[in-house]
Amino acid sequence: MKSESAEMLKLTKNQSLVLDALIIAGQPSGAYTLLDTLRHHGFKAPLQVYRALDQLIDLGLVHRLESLNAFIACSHISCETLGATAFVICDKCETVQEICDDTVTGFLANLAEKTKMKASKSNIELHGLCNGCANASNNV
Amino acid sequence: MKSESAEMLKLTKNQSLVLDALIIAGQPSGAYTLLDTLRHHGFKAPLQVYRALDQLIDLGLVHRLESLNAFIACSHISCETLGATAFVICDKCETVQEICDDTVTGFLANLAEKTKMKASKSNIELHGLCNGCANASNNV
DNA sequence: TCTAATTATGTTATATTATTACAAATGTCA
DNA sequence: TGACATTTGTAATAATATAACATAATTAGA
Repeated sequence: MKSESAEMLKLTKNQSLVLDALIIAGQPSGAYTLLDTLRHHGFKAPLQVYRALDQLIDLGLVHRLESLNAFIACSHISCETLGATAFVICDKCETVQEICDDTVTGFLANLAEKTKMKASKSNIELHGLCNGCANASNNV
Repeated sequence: MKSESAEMLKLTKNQSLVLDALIIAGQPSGAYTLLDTLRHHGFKAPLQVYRALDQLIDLGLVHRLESLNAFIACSHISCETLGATAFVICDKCETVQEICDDTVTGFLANLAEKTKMKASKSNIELHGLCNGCANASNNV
């Protein structure tokens, strides 16, 4: 059976395995969780996961959520926008919304200009409760 | 009953030591770097640093830079703005600019509204080269 | 095709960052 | 004082990430 994610892209075997695992997870996953998930595919060492993740991140197919030490598959076809993405994370159900629009790029451009920075990478994360989880909490 | 106002704050010994070390460092410092710095004050275990940091962060006197696993003293008197702060980090000289203005709070408010989130915490970090370091690189 | 260079992978060990668990000391206030 | 909460000390360990080195697979060029 052919990997759905490696079909169009020249991903290596390990990269495809890691990306598929992340897509199936559908939520932020730690490197060691991925390692356990992939043990039955022959993965034995953290480096196999970390190397694949590094490459997938470079390709814009995976993002790292710094505040969670976790990784998530890009929800866009391929996020080539230089990391100008905002992640909105529900701390209860762990769903992540990936926002990548003009307000984000505009905000970052303004921030870079204001601070006279030549920006290379950004990391925007907003934590809280999503609509569903906030309502559920109110009903307790 | 203690007042929680910033002027009335009384830090414990370890909290003061960690905060002073961070202020003197003037740049992002890791927990274990702080531990080494404070060994001659009797610090022996990571927990002494982490506990003080947790409390200082709650008080808004210290911020955590997620993408660096490092900590920095708040550059404002006391940052009570619920963490609505953007950190602009030069990857060469390690200086950090701490931006905490209407564009940041507005952006986050807009992001929360757009994603129907009840926000609790944010983390904005922009990496790159500051003006000085970018110019220095050009002259090499 | 062959060979050299590059890239990807495997494996062990170790480094770095952070927390758990429990005990002792200190401060607060009736 | 005595009871209680807070702070601190300490050892052990968990969780995250990288270094160093070896081998296999792939690619590029003569």
